[in-house]
Amino acid sequence: MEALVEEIVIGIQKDGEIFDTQSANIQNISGNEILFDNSNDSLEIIRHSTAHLMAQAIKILYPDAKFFVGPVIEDGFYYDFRTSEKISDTDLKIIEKQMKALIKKKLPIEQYSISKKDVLEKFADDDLKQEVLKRIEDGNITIYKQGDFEDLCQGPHVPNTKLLHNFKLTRVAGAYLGGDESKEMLTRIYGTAFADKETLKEHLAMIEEAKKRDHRKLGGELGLFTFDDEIGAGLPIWLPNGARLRSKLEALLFTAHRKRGYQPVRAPEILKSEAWKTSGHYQNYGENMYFTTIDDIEYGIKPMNCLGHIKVYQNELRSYRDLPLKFFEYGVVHRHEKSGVMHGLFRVREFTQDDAHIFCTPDQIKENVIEVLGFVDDIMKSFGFEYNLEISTRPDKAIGDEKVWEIATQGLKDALDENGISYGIDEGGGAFYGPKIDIKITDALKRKWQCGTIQIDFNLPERFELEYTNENNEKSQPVMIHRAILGSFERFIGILIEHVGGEFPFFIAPTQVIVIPIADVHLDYAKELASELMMMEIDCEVSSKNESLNKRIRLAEKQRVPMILVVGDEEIANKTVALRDRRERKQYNLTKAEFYNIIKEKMNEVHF
RNA sequence: GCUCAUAUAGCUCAGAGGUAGAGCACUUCCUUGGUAAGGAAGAGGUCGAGGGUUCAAGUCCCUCUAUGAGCUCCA
Repeated sequence: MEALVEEIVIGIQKDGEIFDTQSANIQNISGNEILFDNSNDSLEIIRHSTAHLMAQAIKILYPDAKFFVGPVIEDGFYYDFRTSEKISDTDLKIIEKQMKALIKKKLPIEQYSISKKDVLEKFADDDLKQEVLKRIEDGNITIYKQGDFEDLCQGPHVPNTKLLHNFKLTRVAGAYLGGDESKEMLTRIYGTAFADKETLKEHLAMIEEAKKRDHRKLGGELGLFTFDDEIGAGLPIWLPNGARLRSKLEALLFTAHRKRGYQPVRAPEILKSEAWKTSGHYQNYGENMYFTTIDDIEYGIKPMNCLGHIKVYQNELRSYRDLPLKFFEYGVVHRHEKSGVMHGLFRVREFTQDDAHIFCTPDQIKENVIEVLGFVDDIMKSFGFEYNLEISTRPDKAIGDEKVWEIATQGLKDALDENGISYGIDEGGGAFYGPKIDIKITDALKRKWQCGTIQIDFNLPERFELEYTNENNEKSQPVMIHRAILGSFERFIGILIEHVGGEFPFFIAPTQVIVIPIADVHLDYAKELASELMMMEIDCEVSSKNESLNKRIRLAEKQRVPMILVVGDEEIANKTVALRDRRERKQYNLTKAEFYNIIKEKMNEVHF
């Protein structure tokens, strides 16, 4: 990073804690200096101060504004507040202008502390401050003051508003007080700030890049999928290009499962409600399920695939020699998500899971979890995804014995620990029937998405009284491992679209090759190439529209077809192709045989 | 589910109470081109749905549906 004009100390770092210069001076703290730059510690201070600066500006523009909290978040900050006036996106510019004016005033940011009792009195007429104070322990409370503006705050802050030039208010939204759905909704303004203009610009450019890659936009442009008001929210319609892409993924994954000893199975979409009562879904997940009643019998449309696979297990008497049994299905599930949460393919009401259930003995859990993690790794590598793992423990709304939960959770941790795999922990984030390992993908823009999941379940085997005969000819209860690797085709493909910006790798691109004959007389040769490619199971199109050559190349490029073949007199005479490789941004003249070899190699590169 | 916003041609968007518009896409014709937009003509809309205000509503009001930004919740 470019050196900043001058080195300014804005804080002290001691024992992992950040103190601003105000606190450090008062409390006489010494430690590592935090310089005014784009380090995490420094940005924490800058952003926190920018949030306060925004509050100060809001207070000037909207004198009745009352403020709740204004924390620093991953890539910026926000402040929650209440005013009688409605604030819209266009008002952000006005607030920014006011902030700039305050920066010009070069206001010192000062700190003092008073007792909680005094603060309660000081802000007696401010109900939001009272809410904040409820959440703060007794004792002395610090107040920061800049100009006429005062806010109770732990800090840290920069010493002067003049340091806060490089910020941007990004959006205005609503947020519940304290994140509690039952409480009032406050106005929230998000913004971001950096130490210098260039880094701010880069950050804003990245947001723009993310918008360009938005899978909802690309999904339309590339003819992958659509939604329709008349069909319903959260119910994706796969268009030909999207369906081709998806079917390739399904085919590759099918083989990958077979190689690993999984058996394909298939069970109904609707199951009697009695079955969901046995499983506990009716009681615990019913609010998210769709139901239908026919001939006085209520059926539940499946939100998960477990029950079908349990019935497959129960179809025969099982021996310990059979275990582990692995059943998999591309299971279509329906979940009634709340109306406000649908988001392109990332969050839908009907989706297909690459779901499998492994039935095994308790002491086979570890090896099977490890094997699934290997499967995950193979797939993620093939698509160039980085990912990390997170263990989710028992939630409040859980069924089953607490001790059993403990054993299962420990089993997951052991599997990871013994193989030296690092992971995070999400306390209370488990499914209602068992703890899980979530697989979170990091995409090209460093965003994280939850996809695959591995869940241990002692509960359903108990409820359905599953059994196998052990080596002593006694009945034992198997364990179920629920697992999905992509999670759902919908979400995974949505993420893949954004990860590659619509430029799918050759092996999965909906249209892999497009042949462009220069003139009508070259059409037969183009068709001959296309049919040969189709025989090789390559999705191929001939661009025979009555448009100029340039136009047809442009269209193929815009559709992000990986390989464009231009053929004319020369190619016909020599039995060659002129290949324009969009992924490598290069052009080649190749014989047909050479080209087909390249294609075969590319297809052979993929294996998971 | 909640808050705010949005909904006009297949797509992207103009149209601030008085006869529905543009570009791209589509159809037809001309053009037969060597690596990112050749030319001309044509067709296409109960202005998301329903109700209300008004002499008159795409435009103002209400309800619903869908979408977007968030909150809360999840693959």
